Amino acid sequence: MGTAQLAAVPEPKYWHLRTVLLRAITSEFATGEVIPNERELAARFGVARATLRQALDQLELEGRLVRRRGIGTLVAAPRVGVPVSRRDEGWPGGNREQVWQTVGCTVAPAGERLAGALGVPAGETVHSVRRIRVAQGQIVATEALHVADSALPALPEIRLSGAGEEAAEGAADGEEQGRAVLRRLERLTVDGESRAVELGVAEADEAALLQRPPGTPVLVVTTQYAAAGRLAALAVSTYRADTCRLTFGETGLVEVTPVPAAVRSAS
Amino acid sequence: MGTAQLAAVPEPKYWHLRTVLLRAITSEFATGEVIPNERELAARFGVARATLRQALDQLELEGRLVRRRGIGTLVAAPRVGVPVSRRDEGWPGGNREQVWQTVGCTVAPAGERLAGALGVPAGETVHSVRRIRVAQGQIVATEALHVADSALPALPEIRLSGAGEEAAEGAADGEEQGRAVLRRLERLTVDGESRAVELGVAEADEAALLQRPPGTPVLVVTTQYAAAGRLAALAVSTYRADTCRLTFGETGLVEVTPVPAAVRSAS
DNA sequence: TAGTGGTCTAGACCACGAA
DNA sequence: TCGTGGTCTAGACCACTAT
Repeated sequence: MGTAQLAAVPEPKYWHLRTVLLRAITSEFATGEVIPNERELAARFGVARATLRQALDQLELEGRLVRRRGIGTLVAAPRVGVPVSRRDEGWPGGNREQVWQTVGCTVAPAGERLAGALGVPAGETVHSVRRIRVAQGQIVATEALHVADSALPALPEIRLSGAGEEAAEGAADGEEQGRAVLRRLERLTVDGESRAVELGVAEADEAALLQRPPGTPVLVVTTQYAAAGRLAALAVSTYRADTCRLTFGETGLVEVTPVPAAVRSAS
Repeated sequence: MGTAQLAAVPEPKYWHLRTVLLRAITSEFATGEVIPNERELAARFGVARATLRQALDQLELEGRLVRRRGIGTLVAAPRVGVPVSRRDEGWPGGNREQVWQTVGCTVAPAGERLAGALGVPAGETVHSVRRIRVAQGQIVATEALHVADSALPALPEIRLSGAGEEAAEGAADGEEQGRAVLRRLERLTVDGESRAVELGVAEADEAALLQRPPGTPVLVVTTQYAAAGRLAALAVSTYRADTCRLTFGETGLVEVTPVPAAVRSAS
């Protein structure tokens, strides 16, 4: 019925919008700049706000936009390159620099899945150290490092479980406990590590640590550390997918420029 | 006005729905099974269809559900572990097994970004080999492998650019051309490789190769191959984020069970 | 208080796949 | 032809931030 459009548009509106907006924000806006609000953009393009938001959702997933409630929508900074490897992560060998900060530790009998993953019988005591990773002033990742108690070497002299005499400082109890686990862990020589990366979403607790709403897309890095011929520890790290670009350093590679992350569209 | 609810619900409806649905599909449905359609689920939970869809969107992003237009929504199979490394990928050293299949090749002067990433002056001739990766009968990734012509060693005797005498077979021309580039590439000894992983979305062409709609979330793996003291090649691989779990094999690690991918929630 | 993004609604029509 | 998910609309109200 009338309104003969320019042939068929095989492309959904929101996808076309995304392309137009992407071109606009890369050419006409600077990093950190606020783009027009959703209601105005929707009106300007003659679409419903929901459709406009669908386009913005895509760009946010791609890490090109950041939306802040009460503030507006900003052009995102390029993703931060985050080194992921034993050497860079800082275990073992000590938390070189301050890449990982221990924020807590729980000790509990292993559930079935966790026990299976650690290669210990279900119910065995497992230490779970909570850490956060800071890069360029931002929290970019949170991690749960699981170690079976039986895999943990004892410390030479110091008391292992001195239940707070000096807790008057107000320091979170789990923190020191976590650091103690890490100190014991450092006495192991790591034979190798195996790693996996996949896409996930942040649950409530992780989301809170990452200062993001629940459902935020994250890159889940699962690392298995082997020592003394057995699996010594299992680390599950969740990196903010919007701001992080995980880099894996390797064998003596002549120094190469980090890829600008935009080469994809340069076929 | 009336309808005094049970205190405040700090959680959005769609997020609560996601949790409920996740529990339901993991306990009451088998892999590949079709769950009730969106209109019925929305009615059952007393929400608008858009809200219900928001919950399904989350679960699809997590790889727990697969939606097929005209069919329904299915419970997804666990993610496939896909080895990502020089040894497993099959270059160099020959396309071991059939992990990567060459589907095309273009030769063109490098754009600015691509030239910069390859470390050659803009405008230099660059070969871009298109490949797809198949795992368990499914296309899981597509790749563009860029090599500067100047970095490519010549083959010993065979003609380099024989323009089709036997093209009568109907084979796509770019295919053989791509394989030729790979053969030449194999003559290089790789000194090292550097890798990065980040989240992206599939553009139109990639989406088509992956048999998915545009905007599909993908894991973008950027690999720099160094040979003879310089950057030899740049590979940009995009893996389906919904079905793939990238694994990085490493130094002689005692065989460990692959982590069941559900340990995250087992704190 | 005003303005922003976040959530939610109730409907409509379309594109695709199967029968 | 019918049922499915995919897209889109026009509106409403809420939560948060700045002033």
